[in-house]
Amino acid sequence: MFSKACEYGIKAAIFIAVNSSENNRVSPKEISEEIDSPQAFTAKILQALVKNNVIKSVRGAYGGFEIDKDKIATIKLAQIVYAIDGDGIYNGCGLGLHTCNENHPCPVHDKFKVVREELRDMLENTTLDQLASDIKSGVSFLKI
Amino acid sequence: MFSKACEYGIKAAIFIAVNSSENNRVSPKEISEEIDSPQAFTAKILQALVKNNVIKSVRGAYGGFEIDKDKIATIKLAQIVYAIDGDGIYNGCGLGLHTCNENHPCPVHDKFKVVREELRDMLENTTLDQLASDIKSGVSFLKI
DNA sequence: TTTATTTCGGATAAATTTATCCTATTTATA
DNA sequence: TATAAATAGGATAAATTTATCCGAAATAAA
Ligand code: FES
Ligand code: FES
Repeated sequence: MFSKACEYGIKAAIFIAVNSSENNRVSPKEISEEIDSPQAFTAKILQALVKNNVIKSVRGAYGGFEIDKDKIATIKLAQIVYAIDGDGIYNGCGLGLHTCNENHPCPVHDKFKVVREELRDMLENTTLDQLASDIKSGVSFLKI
Repeated sequence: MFSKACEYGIKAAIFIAVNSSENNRVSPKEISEEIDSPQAFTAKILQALVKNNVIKSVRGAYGGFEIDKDKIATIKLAQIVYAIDGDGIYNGCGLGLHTCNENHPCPVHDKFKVVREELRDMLENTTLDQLASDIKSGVSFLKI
């Protein structure tokens, strides 16, 4: 469904959100340990999230990654997926036609569209703070 | 969402269904032309569908691929996806945890499960003859 | 039985995604 | 200002997916 990069990106963002809510800046090392991902690869994905203004990086000693506390509740899963995997999952044709087009639909268009839009709604209505709070309360998990 | 292989497999199966309903056997060459896919790669995918009893192959002169006419209405999209991409899309965790587990859920488990099950229902309730009939009537398209 | 046709299957190559490594740049503190 | 710590970013490698090639096996028809 999502690329590995996107999976790592989502989990990393949640972990950063959890820590930022406690005024704690985190490093790629901590992140990759907590979400069980390759460190250098994860660092690259973090850079993409920084460029897309999903997270903030602070360079130099005592630096790390963080998210403005008051921004955590406004960041949607959709932004993360878009930053890393692009918009193919929303707009692309399920059977790989060049474009998904109502007027030139592939055989599964009508049925696929429903699923795709449910996925989009889900991603656009899920914020980082919702996901972070379940991690904090031990209801959900970032690895294993 | 689906792999390229799976996209080709679905489109190929639909094209074969269309032709078999008219007692017409087709070759990988015709198939790949009609669904706009690489021929040799498509042939490999057809072999997988044959092994999984989705389609039938007839070797030698005047051979080709076909589907038993009375079987076309019983073949579900789910069987094709399963034969090529496996069951990851149904059972796998959206964030890549080793297994999707109610008792050890990832942060998006509850929300992702809904989308995943809608996708599964769609695939399990869509048969080849439904898709083939839209192609025959010119309502849907296999390429461009 | 020979020939032409066609799928099967293994080997290989190209492209993309995933992953690692190393150096440059930035920054807080001593 | 010097030093240590940390992200940025380019180069490269490994793994996976996508794609191609070619000979073997099967089959219908001449
Ligand atoms: S045309 Fe294929 S999903 Fe819309
Ligand atoms: S545990 Fe991640 S989707 Fe169920």
